[in-house]
Amino acid sequence: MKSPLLFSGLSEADVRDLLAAGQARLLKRHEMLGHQGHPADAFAMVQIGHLKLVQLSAGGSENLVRFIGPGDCYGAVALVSGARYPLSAIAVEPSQVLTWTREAIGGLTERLPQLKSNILEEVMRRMSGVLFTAQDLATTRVPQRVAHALLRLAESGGCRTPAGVQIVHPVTRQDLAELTGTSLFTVSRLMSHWEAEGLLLTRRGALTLLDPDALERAGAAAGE
Amino acid sequence: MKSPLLFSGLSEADVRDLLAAGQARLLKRHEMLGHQGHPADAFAMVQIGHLKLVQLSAGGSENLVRFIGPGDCYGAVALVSGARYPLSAIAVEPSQVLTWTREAIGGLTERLPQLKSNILEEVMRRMSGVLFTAQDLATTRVPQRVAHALLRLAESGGCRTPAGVQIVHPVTRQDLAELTGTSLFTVSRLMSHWEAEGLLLTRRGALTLLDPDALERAGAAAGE
DNA sequence: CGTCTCTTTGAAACGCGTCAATGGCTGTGG
DNA sequence: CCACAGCCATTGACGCGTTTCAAAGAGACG
Repeated sequence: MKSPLLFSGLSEADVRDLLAAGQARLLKRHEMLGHQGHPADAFAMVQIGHLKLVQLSAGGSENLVRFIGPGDCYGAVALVSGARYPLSAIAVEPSQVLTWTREAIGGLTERLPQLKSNILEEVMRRMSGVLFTAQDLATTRVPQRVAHALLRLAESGGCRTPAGVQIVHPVTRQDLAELTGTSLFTVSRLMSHWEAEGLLLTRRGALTLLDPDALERAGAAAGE
Repeated sequence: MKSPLLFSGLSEADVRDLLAAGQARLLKRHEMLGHQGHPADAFAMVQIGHLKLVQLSAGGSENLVRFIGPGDCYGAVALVSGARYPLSAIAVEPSQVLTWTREAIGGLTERLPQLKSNILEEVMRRMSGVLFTAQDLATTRVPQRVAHALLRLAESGGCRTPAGVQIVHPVTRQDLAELTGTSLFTVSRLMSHWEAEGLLLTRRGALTLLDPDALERAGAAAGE
Protein backbone atom coordinates (compact mmCIF):
# COMPACT_ATOMS: atom_id res chain seq x y z
CA MET A 1 0.00 0.00 0.00
CA LYS A 2 1.34 3.41 -0.93
CA SER A 3 1.64 5.79 2.00
CA PRO A 4 -1.68 7.53 2.68
CA LEU A 5 -1.89 11.30 2.47
CA LEU A 6 -2.98 11.12 6.09
CA PHE A 7 0.59 10.31 7.07
CA SER A 8 2.42 12.85 4.96
CA GLY A 9 5.08 14.74 6.86
CA LEU A 10 4.99 12.39 9.83
CA SER A 11 8.08 10.59 11.09
CA GLU A 12 8.17 6.82 10.87
CA ALA A 13 7.98 6.64 14.65
CA ASP A 14 4.87 8.80 14.71
CA VAL A 15 3.25 6.68 12.03
CA ARG A 16 4.02 3.59 14.08
CA ASP A 17 2.39 5.14 17.14
CA LEU A 18 -0.58 6.16 15.10
CA LEU A 19 -1.08 2.70 13.68
CA ALA A 20 -0.59 1.13 17.10
CA ALA A 21 -3.22 3.39 18.66
CA GLY A 22 -5.86 2.35 16.16
CA GLN A 23 -7.95 -0.76 16.30
CA ALA A 24 -8.35 -2.91 13.22
CA ARG A 25 -11.82 -4.00 12.25
CA LEU A 26 -12.96 -6.41 9.59
CA LEU A 27 -16.07 -5.64 7.60
CA LYS A 28 -18.19 -8.08 5.66
CA ARG A 29 -19.90 -7.13 2.42
CA HIS A 30 -22.72 -4.65 3.13
CA GLU A 31 -21.63 -4.15 6.71
CA MET A 32 -21.87 -0.56 7.89
CA LEU A 33 -18.96 1.26 9.46
CA GLY A 34 -20.72 4.49 10.39
CA HIS A 35 -24.36 5.48 10.38
CA GLN A 36 -25.54 8.83 9.07
CA GLY A 37 -27.09 10.82 11.89
CA HIS A 38 -25.46 8.81 14.67
CA PRO A 39 -22.95 10.51 16.97
CA ALA A 40 -19.53 10.58 15.31
CA ASP A 41 -17.57 8.64 17.87
CA ALA A 42 -14.85 7.22 15.67
CA PHE A 43 -12.46 8.11 12.90
CA ALA A 44 -11.36 5.44 10.44
CA MET A 45 -8.92 4.75 7.65
CA VAL A 46 -9.47 2.05 5.05
CA GLN A 47 -6.66 -0.47 4.83
CA ILE A 48 -8.09 -3.13 2.55
CA GLY A 49 -11.15 -3.14 0.33
CA HIS A 50 -13.62 -0.48 -0.66
CA LEU A 51 -16.52 1.25 1.02
CA LYS A 52 -19.23 3.40 -0.41
CA LEU A 53 -20.40 6.55 1.29
CA VAL A 54 -24.15 6.95 1.01
CA GLN A 55 -26.58 9.61 2.01
CA LEU A 56 -30.11 8.89 3.18
CA SER A 57 -32.69 11.14 1.62
CA ALA A 58 -35.71 12.53 3.41
CA GLY A 59 -37.80 9.95 1.58
CA GLY A 60 -35.75 7.16 3.10
CA SER A 61 -33.96 6.12 -0.06
CA GLU A 62 -30.22 5.74 -0.07
CA ASN A 63 -27.97 7.31 -2.59
CA LEU A 64 -24.36 7.03 -3.36
CA VAL A 65 -21.98 9.93 -2.83
CA ARG A 66 -18.58 8.39 -3.50
CA PHE A 67 -16.29 5.43 -3.01
CA ILE A 68 -13.30 5.23 -0.72
CA GLY A 69 -10.46 2.74 -0.78
CA PRO A 70 -7.13 1.96 0.90
CA GLY A 71 -5.58 5.05 2.45
CA ASP A 72 -8.80 7.06 2.43
CA CYS A 73 -10.44 8.04 5.66
CA TYR A 74 -13.93 8.45 7.03
CA GLY A 75 -15.32 10.35 9.96
CA ALA A 76 -13.16 13.46 10.17
CA VAL A 77 -16.23 15.04 11.70
CA ALA A 78 -15.40 13.06 14.86
CA LEU A 79 -12.90 15.81 15.65
CA VAL A 80 -15.83 18.11 16.33
CA SER A 81 -17.37 17.41 19.70
CA GLY A 82 -21.00 16.42 19.62
CA ALA A 83 -21.10 16.11 15.84
CA ARG A 84 -22.94 13.44 13.89
CA TYR A 85 -21.91 11.59 10.76
CA PRO A 86 -23.24 13.35 7.66
CA LEU A 87 -22.91 10.12 5.63
CA SER A 88 -23.02 6.38 6.18
CA ALA A 89 -20.15 4.13 5.15
CA ILE A 90 -20.89 0.65 3.82
CA ALA A 91 -18.41 -2.00 2.73
CA VAL A 92 -18.93 -3.03 -0.89
CA GLU A 93 -16.61 -5.99 -0.44
CA PRO A 94 -14.88 -7.66 2.50
CA SER A 95 -12.68 -4.93 3.91
CA GLN A 96 -10.45 -3.96 6.77
CA VAL A 97 -10.36 -0.57 8.43
CA LEU A 98 -8.30 0.91 11.21
CA THR A 99 -10.43 2.86 13.68
CA TRP A 100 -9.70 5.35 16.42
CA THR A 101 -12.15 6.45 19.05
CA ARG A 102 -12.94 10.10 19.22
CA GLU A 103 -10.81 10.51 22.33
CA ALA A 104 -7.91 8.68 20.75
CA ILE A 105 -7.87 10.66 17.53
CA GLY A 106 -8.41 13.86 19.50
CA GLY A 107 -5.39 13.13 21.66
CA LEU A 108 -3.26 12.18 18.69
CA THR A 109 -4.08 15.36 16.79
CA GLU A 110 -3.13 17.39 19.87
CA ARG A 111 0.20 15.66 20.07
CA LEU A 112 0.83 15.67 16.30
CA PRO A 113 -0.16 19.01 14.78
CA GLN A 114 0.96 17.72 11.40
CA LEU A 115 -1.70 15.02 11.60
CA LYS A 116 -4.32 17.61 12.37
CA SER A 117 -3.18 19.63 9.38
CA ASN A 118 -3.34 16.57 7.17
CA ILE A 119 -6.90 15.86 8.22
CA LEU A 120 -7.94 19.47 7.75
CA GLU A 121 -6.31 19.48 4.34
CA GLU A 122 -8.18 16.34 3.36
CA VAL A 123 -11.46 17.84 4.53
CA MET A 124 -10.81 20.92 2.42
CA ARG A 125 -10.00 18.76 -0.56
CA ARG A 126 -13.27 16.91 -0.08
CA MET A 127 -15.07 20.23 0.15
CA SER A 128 -13.66 21.29 -3.20
CA GLY A 129 -14.65 17.96 -4.67
CA VAL A 130 -18.22 18.17 -3.45
CA LEU A 131 -18.50 21.76 -4.65
CA PHE A 132 -17.34 20.64 -8.05
CA THR A 133 -19.84 17.84 -8.31
CA ALA A 134 -22.59 20.15 -7.10
CA GLN A 135 -21.70 22.60 -9.84
CA ASP A 136 -21.63 19.75 -12.31
CA LEU A 137 -25.10 18.64 -11.26
CA ALA A 138 -26.38 22.17 -11.51
CA THR A 139 -24.90 23.25 -14.82
CA THR A 140 -24.14 20.34 -17.10
CA ARG A 141 -26.13 17.73 -18.97
CA VAL A 142 -26.26 14.07 -18.16
CA PRO A 143 -23.64 12.77 -20.64
CA GLN A 144 -20.99 15.11 -19.31
CA ARG A 145 -21.82 14.28 -15.72
CA VAL A 146 -21.48 10.57 -16.38
CA ALA A 147 -18.20 11.15 -18.18
CA HIS A 148 -16.94 13.18 -15.23
CA ALA A 149 -18.02 10.50 -12.77
CA LEU A 150 -16.10 7.88 -14.74
CA LEU A 151 -13.02 10.05 -14.89
CA ARG A 152 -13.24 10.74 -11.18
CA LEU A 153 -13.51 7.04 -10.43
CA ALA A 154 -10.52 6.40 -12.64
CA GLU A 155 -8.52 9.02 -10.80
CA SER A 156 -9.36 7.92 -7.29
CA GLY A 157 -9.45 4.19 -7.80
CA GLY A 158 -7.86 3.47 -11.13
CA CYS A 159 -4.90 1.41 -12.10
CA ARG A 160 -3.00 1.95 -15.32
CA THR A 161 -2.87 -0.90 -17.81
CA PRO A 162 -1.36 -0.93 -21.29
CA ALA A 163 -4.84 -0.49 -22.79
CA GLY A 164 -5.99 2.32 -20.52
CA VAL A 165 -7.11 3.01 -16.97
CA GLN A 166 -8.99 0.26 -15.24
CA ILE A 167 -11.43 1.12 -12.49
CA VAL A 168 -11.02 -1.09 -9.46
CA HIS A 169 -14.25 -0.31 -7.64
CA PRO A 170 -17.03 -2.80 -8.29
CA VAL A 171 -19.38 -0.25 -9.82
CA THR A 172 -22.81 -0.92 -11.34
CA ARG A 173 -24.87 1.23 -13.71
CA GLN A 174 -27.14 1.93 -10.80
CA ASP A 175 -24.16 3.30 -8.85
CA LEU A 176 -23.19 5.58 -11.70
CA ALA A 177 -26.78 6.74 -11.99
CA GLU A 178 -26.85 7.73 -8.34
CA LEU A 179 -23.49 9.47 -8.56
CA THR A 180 -24.72 11.59 -11.44
CA GLY A 181 -28.36 12.08 -10.53
CA THR A 182 -29.80 10.19 -13.46
CA SER A 183 -31.40 6.81 -14.19
CA LEU A 184 -29.56 3.56 -14.78
CA PHE A 185 -31.22 3.34 -18.19
CA THR A 186 -29.66 6.53 -19.38
CA VAL A 187 -26.28 5.44 -18.04
CA SER A 188 -26.62 2.13 -19.83
CA ARG A 189 -27.43 3.83 -23.12
CA LEU A 190 -24.53 6.23 -22.81
CA MET A 191 -22.06 3.52 -21.99
CA SER A 192 -23.24 1.26 -24.78
CA HIS A 193 -22.73 4.16 -27.11
CA TRP A 194 -19.26 4.92 -25.80
CA GLU A 195 -18.28 1.29 -25.88
CA ALA A 196 -19.32 1.15 -29.53
CA GLU A 197 -17.09 4.14 -30.16
CA GLY A 198 -14.19 2.35 -28.49
CA LEU A 199 -13.84 4.81 -25.61
CA LEU A 200 -14.26 2.19 -22.93
CA LEU A 201 -14.60 -1.49 -22.25
CA THR A 202 -16.89 -3.32 -19.85
CA ARG A 203 -16.00 -6.94 -19.40
CA ARG A 204 -17.84 -8.87 -16.68
CA GLY A 205 -17.79 -6.02 -14.19
CA ALA A 206 -14.31 -4.80 -14.97
CA LEU A 207 -14.51 -1.32 -16.42
CA THR A 208 -11.64 0.14 -18.42
CA LEU A 209 -11.39 3.62 -19.86
CA LEU A 210 -9.48 3.34 -23.12
CA ASP A 211 -9.33 7.03 -23.90
CA PRO A 212 -10.06 9.36 -20.99
CA ASP A 213 -9.49 12.53 -22.99
CA ALA A 214 -11.88 11.48 -25.72
CA LEU A 215 -14.42 10.59 -23.04
CA GLU A 216 -14.25 14.07 -21.61
CA ARG A 217 -14.77 15.51 -25.06
CA ALA A 218 -17.58 13.08 -25.87
CA GLY A 219 -19.44 14.09 -22.74
CA ALA A 220 -19.10 17.76 -23.55
CA ALA A 221 -20.13 17.32 -27.16
CA ALA A 222 -23.20 15.22 -26.41
CA GLY A 223 -24.27 17.60 -23.67
CA GLU A 224 -23.31 20.57 -25.78
CA MET B 1 -25.09 42.20 15.54
CA LYS B 2 -25.70 38.93 17.31
CA SER B 3 -22.54 37.15 18.38
CA PRO B 4 -21.15 35.10 15.52
CA LEU B 5 -20.77 31.36 15.92
CA LEU B 6 -17.11 31.98 15.27
CA PHE B 7 -16.79 33.47 18.76
CA SER B 8 -18.76 30.89 20.71
CA GLY B 9 -17.00 29.77 23.85
CA LEU B 10 -14.43 32.56 23.74
CA SER B 11 -13.94 34.98 26.58
CA GLU B 12 -14.68 38.65 26.02
CA ALA B 13 -11.00 39.42 26.27
CA ASP B 14 -10.16 36.86 23.61
CA VAL B 15 -12.86 38.22 21.33
CA ARG B 16 -11.44 41.69 21.79
CA ASP B 17 -7.97 40.46 20.86
CA LEU B 18 -9.37 38.67 17.87
CA LEU B 19 -11.20 41.75 16.62
CA ALA B 20 -8.14 43.92 17.25
CA ALA B 21 -5.90 41.59 15.26
CA GLY B 22 -8.11 41.80 12.20
CA GLN B 23 -8.11 44.52 9.65
CA ALA B 24 -11.38 46.08 8.53
CA ARG B 25 -11.97 46.44 4.83
CA LEU B 26 -14.76 48.17 2.97
CA LEU B 27 -16.13 46.63 -0.19
CA LYS B 28 -18.05 48.36 -2.91
CA ARG B 29 -20.84 46.64 -4.83
CA HIS B 30 -19.36 43.91 -7.06
CA GLU B 31 -15.95 44.20 -5.48
CA MET B 32 -14.24 40.87 -4.95
CA LEU B 33 -12.87 39.77 -1.61
CA GLY B 34 -11.24 36.53 -2.67
CA HIS B 35 -10.56 35.01 -6.07
CA GLN B 36 -11.17 31.36 -6.83
CA GLY B 37 -7.90 29.66 -7.67
CA HIS B 38 -5.72 32.33 -6.06
CA PRO B 39 -3.61 31.44 -3.03
CA ALA B 40 -5.73 31.59 0.12
CA ASP B 41 -3.79 34.21 2.04
CA ALA B 42 -6.55 35.64 4.18
CA PHE B 43 -9.48 34.66 6.34
CA ALA B 44 -12.43 37.00 6.66
CA MET B 45 -15.64 37.57 8.58
CA VAL B 46 -18.49 39.68 7.26
CA GLN B 47 -19.49 42.52 9.55
CA ILE B 48 -21.88 44.54 7.41
CA GLY B 49 -23.62 43.70 4.15
CA HIS B 50 -23.83 40.57 2.08
CA LEU B 51 -21.48 38.75 -0.26
CA LYS B 52 -22.18 36.00 -2.72
CA LEU B 53 -19.89 33.04 -3.13
CA VAL B 54 -19.55 32.05 -6.75
CA GLN B 55 -17.82 29.27 -8.58
CA LEU B 56 -16.27 29.63 -12.00
CA SER B 57 -17.12 26.81 -14.35
CA ALA B 58 -14.73 25.31 -16.85
CA GLY B 59 -16.60 27.20 -19.56
CA GLY B 60 -15.79 30.46 -17.82
CA SER B 61 -19.30 31.25 -16.63
CA GLU B 62 -19.88 32.16 -13.02
CA ASN B 63 -22.43 30.51 -10.88
CA LEU B 64 -23.77 31.19 -7.47
CA VAL B 65 -23.18 28.81 -4.59
CA ARG B 66 -24.57 30.70 -1.61
CA PHE B 67 -24.85 34.01 0.17
CA ILE B 68 -23.09 35.04 3.33
CA GLY B 69 -23.93 37.89 5.69
CA PRO B 70 -22.90 39.42 9.02
CA GLY B 71 -21.16 36.90 11.26
CA ASP B 72 -20.43 34.47 8.44
CA CYS B 73 -16.89 33.81 7.40
CA TYR B 74 -14.96 33.12 4.22
CA GLY B 75 -11.59 31.57 3.55
CA ALA B 76 -11.28 28.87 6.21
CA VAL B 77 -9.10 27.15 3.66
CA ALA B 78 -6.42 29.73 4.52
CA LEU B 79 -5.60 27.54 7.52
CA VAL B 80 -4.19 24.99 5.12
CA SER B 81 -0.75 26.00 3.93
CA GLY B 82 -0.42 26.42 0.19
CA ALA B 83 -4.16 26.06 -0.43
CA ARG B 84 -6.18 28.07 -2.92
CA TYR B 85 -9.67 29.49 -2.59
CA PRO B 86 -12.25 27.08 -3.98
CA LEU B 87 -14.74 29.93 -4.45
CA SER B 88 -14.73 33.64 -5.12
CA ALA B 89 -16.50 36.08 -2.81
CA ILE B 90 -18.20 39.14 -4.29
CA ALA B 91 -20.02 41.91 -2.44
CA VAL B 92 -23.62 42.23 -3.60
CA GLU B 93 -23.95 45.54 -1.77
CA PRO B 94 -21.58 47.92 -0.01
CA SER B 95 -20.14 45.82 2.78
CA GLN B 96 -17.53 45.68 5.48
CA VAL B 97 -15.44 42.66 6.36
CA LEU B 98 -12.80 42.00 8.95
CA THR B 99 -9.78 40.20 7.52
CA TRP B 100 -6.85 38.34 8.99
CA THR B 101 -3.75 37.36 7.10
CA ARG B 102 -2.93 33.70 6.98
CA GLU B 103 -0.15 34.14 9.50
CA ALA B 104 -2.39 36.10 11.84
CA ILE B 105 -5.25 33.62 11.83
CA GLY B 106 -2.79 30.76 12.08
CA GLY B 107 -1.21 32.27 15.18
CA LEU B 108 -4.57 33.01 16.73
CA THR B 109 -5.84 29.48 16.23
CA GLU B 110 -2.68 28.17 17.89
CA ARG B 111 -3.25 30.36 20.89
CA LEU B 112 -7.02 29.81 21.02
CA PRO B 113 -7.86 26.15 20.42
CA GLN B 114 -11.51 27.00 20.89
CA LEU B 115 -11.32 29.28 17.85
CA LYS B 116 -9.81 26.50 15.82
CA SER B 117 -12.61 24.20 16.91
CA ASN B 118 -15.20 26.79 15.97
CA ILE B 119 -13.74 27.13 12.49
CA LEU B 120 -13.53 23.38 12.02
CA GLU B 121 -17.10 23.04 13.20
CA GLU B 122 -18.24 25.66 10.73
CA VAL B 123 -16.39 23.91 7.92
CA MET B 124 -18.10 20.65 8.80
CA ARG B 125 -21.47 22.38 8.88
CA ARG B 126 -20.77 23.78 5.43
CA MET B 127 -19.79 20.32 4.24
CA SER B 128 -23.11 18.91 5.40
CA GLY B 129 -24.90 21.77 3.71
CA VAL B 130 -23.16 21.25 0.39
CA LEU B 131 -23.76 17.50 0.57
CA PHE B 132 -27.43 18.18 1.12
CA THR B 133 -27.74 20.52 -1.83
CA ALA B 134 -25.81 18.07 -3.99
CA GLN B 135 -28.27 15.34 -3.04
CA ASP B 136 -31.10 17.73 -3.74
CA LEU B 137 -29.73 18.48 -7.19
CA ALA B 138 -29.29 14.79 -7.90
CA THR B 139 -32.59 13.41 -6.67
CA THR B 140 -35.36 15.98 -6.65
CA ARG B 141 -37.28 17.91 -9.28
CA VAL B 142 -36.99 21.59 -9.93
CA PRO B 143 -39.96 22.85 -7.87
CA GLN B 144 -38.72 21.19 -4.72
CA ARG B 145 -35.21 22.47 -5.26
CA VAL B 146 -36.44 26.03 -5.64
CA ALA B 147 -38.60 25.66 -2.55
CA HIS B 148 -35.61 24.38 -0.62
CA ALA B 149 -33.43 27.22 -1.83
CA LEU B 150 -36.00 29.75 -0.67
CA LEU B 151 -36.31 28.09 2.72
CA ARG B 152 -32.55 27.99 3.07
CA LEU B 153 -32.29 31.67 2.24
CA ALA B 154 -34.99 32.39 4.78
CA GLU B 155 -33.15 30.44 7.42
CA SER B 156 -29.74 31.95 6.85
CA GLY B 157 -30.75 35.49 6.05
CA GLY B 158 -34.34 35.89 7.07
CA CYS B 159 -36.05 38.23 9.47
CA ARG B 160 -39.42 37.47 11.00
CA THR B 161 -42.24 39.85 10.31
CA PRO B 162 -45.89 39.58 11.35
CA ALA B 163 -46.76 38.36 7.85
CA GLY B 164 -43.98 35.80 7.51
CA VAL B 165 -40.25 35.52 6.98
CA GLN B 166 -38.65 38.20 4.89
CA ILE B 167 -35.48 37.42 2.98
CA VAL B 168 -32.90 40.12 3.38
CA HIS B 169 -30.52 39.16 0.58
CA PRO B 170 -31.09 41.05 -2.64
CA VAL B 171 -31.87 37.93 -4.67
CA THR B 172 -32.93 37.79 -8.32
CA ARG B 173 -34.64 34.99 -10.25
CA GLN B 174 -31.35 34.47 -11.98
CA ASP B 175 -29.70 33.93 -8.61
CA LEU B 176 -32.31 31.37 -7.61
CA ALA B 177 -31.92 29.65 -10.95
CA GLU B 178 -28.18 29.28 -10.39
CA LEU B 179 -28.64 28.05 -6.85
CA THR B 180 -30.99 25.33 -8.02
CA GLY B 181 -29.51 24.45 -11.38
CA THR B 182 -32.42 25.57 -13.50
CA SER B 183 -33.36 28.50 -15.73
CA LEU B 184 -34.65 31.86 -14.61
CA PHE B 185 -37.77 31.26 -16.69
CA THR B 186 -38.74 28.20 -14.73
CA VAL B 187 -38.08 30.01 -11.47
CA SER B 188 -40.23 32.90 -12.59
CA ARG B 189 -43.09 30.59 -13.48
CA LEU B 190 -42.91 28.73 -10.20
CA MET B 191 -42.84 31.88 -8.14
CA SER B 192 -45.71 33.46 -10.04
CA HIS B 193 -47.67 30.33 -9.30
CA TRP B 194 -46.78 30.33 -5.63
CA GLU B 195 -47.52 34.01 -5.30
CA ALA B 196 -50.97 33.39 -6.80
CA GLU B 197 -51.50 30.71 -4.16
CA GLY B 198 -50.54 33.16 -1.44
CA LEU B 199 -47.43 31.30 -0.32
CA LEU B 200 -45.10 34.23 -0.86
CA LEU B 201 -44.91 37.87 -1.78
CA THR B 202 -42.46 39.68 -4.05
CA ARG B 203 -42.64 43.42 -3.81
CA ARG B 204 -39.97 45.41 -5.64
CA GLY B 205 -37.16 43.07 -4.71
CA ALA B 206 -38.29 42.32 -1.19
CA LEU B 207 -39.20 38.66 -0.93
CA THR B 208 -41.38 37.38 1.90
CA LEU B 209 -42.34 33.79 2.57
CA LEU B 210 -45.84 33.82 3.99
CA ASP B 211 -46.12 30.13 4.70
CA PRO B 212 -42.82 28.21 4.72
CA ASP B 213 -44.43 24.88 5.62
CA ALA B 214 -46.89 25.08 2.76
CA LEU B 215 -44.01 25.99 0.45
CA GLU B 216 -42.13 22.85 1.43
CA ARG B 217 -45.24 20.81 0.73
CA ALA B 218 -45.93 22.59 -2.54
CA GLY B 219 -42.44 21.86 -3.79
CA ALA B 220 -42.77 18.20 -2.89
CA ALA B 221 -46.21 17.88 -4.44
CA ALA B 222 -45.29 19.56 -7.71
CA GLY B 223 -42.10 17.54 -7.95
CA GLU B 224 -44.00 14.50 -6.66
C1' DC C 1 -37.07 60.63 -20.89
C1' DG C 2 -34.29 56.88 -22.30
C1' DT C 3 -31.48 53.04 -20.95
C1' DC C 4 -30.56 49.08 -18.31
C1' DT C 5 -31.69 45.33 -15.55
C1' DC C 6 -35.00 42.23 -14.07
C1' DT C 7 -39.41 39.87 -14.86
C1' DT C 8 -43.35 37.77 -17.10
C1' DT C 9 -45.74 34.80 -20.38
C1' DG C 10 -46.36 31.93 -24.44
C1' DA C 11 -45.24 28.38 -27.80
C1' DA C 12 -42.29 24.84 -29.53
C1' DA C 13 -38.53 21.40 -29.27
C1' DC C 14 -35.99 18.17 -26.80
C1' DG C 15 -33.66 15.71 -23.21
C1' DC C 16 -34.39 12.35 -20.15
C1' DG C 17 -37.29 9.75 -16.94
C1' DT C 18 -40.44 6.04 -16.88
C1' DC C 19 -42.25 1.58 -17.96
C1' DA C 20 -42.07 -2.93 -20.08
C1' DA C 21 -39.88 -6.77 -22.01
C1' DT C 22 -35.75 -9.46 -22.84
C1' DG C 23 -31.23 -11.54 -22.25
C1' DG C 24 -26.87 -12.67 -19.95
C1' DC C 25 -24.28 -13.93 -15.93
C1' DT C 26 -23.51 -15.80 -11.13
C1' DG C 27 -24.27 -18.43 -7.48
C1' DT C 28 -27.16 -21.98 -5.20
C1' DG C 29 -29.39 -26.19 -4.42
C1' DG C 30 -31.61 -30.31 -5.97
C1' DC D 1 -24.62 -31.53 -13.84
C1' DC D 2 -28.52 -29.08 -14.74
C1' DA D 3 -32.29 -25.93 -13.36
C1' DC D 4 -33.66 -22.26 -11.03
C1' DA D 5 -33.68 -17.76 -8.98
C1' DG D 6 -31.76 -13.30 -8.55
C1' DC D 7 -29.21 -9.54 -10.07
C1' DC D 8 -27.58 -6.60 -13.56
C1' DA D 9 -27.59 -4.86 -18.30
C1' DT D 10 -29.84 -3.73 -22.67
C1' DT D 11 -33.12 -1.64 -25.83
C1' DG D 12 -37.39 0.48 -27.54
C1' DA D 13 -41.49 3.38 -27.13
C1' DC D 14 -43.86 6.93 -24.93
C1' DG D 15 -44.83 11.02 -22.23
C1' DC D 16 -43.74 14.71 -19.30
C1' DG D 17 -40.90 18.24 -17.26
C1' DT D 18 -37.72 21.75 -18.61
C1' DT D 19 -35.07 24.31 -21.52
C1' DT D 20 -34.95 27.33 -25.14
C1' DC D 21 -36.21 31.24 -27.84
C1' DA D 22 -38.91 35.34 -28.74
C1' DA D 23 -41.31 39.33 -27.42
C1' DA D 24 -43.00 42.54 -24.35
C1' DG D 25 -43.79 44.72 -19.64
C1' DA D 26 -42.07 46.96 -15.34
C1' DG D 27 -39.34 49.43 -12.39
C1' DA D 28 -34.93 51.71 -11.17
C1' DC D 29 -31.62 55.02 -12.15
C1' DG D 30 -29.05 58.57 -14.27
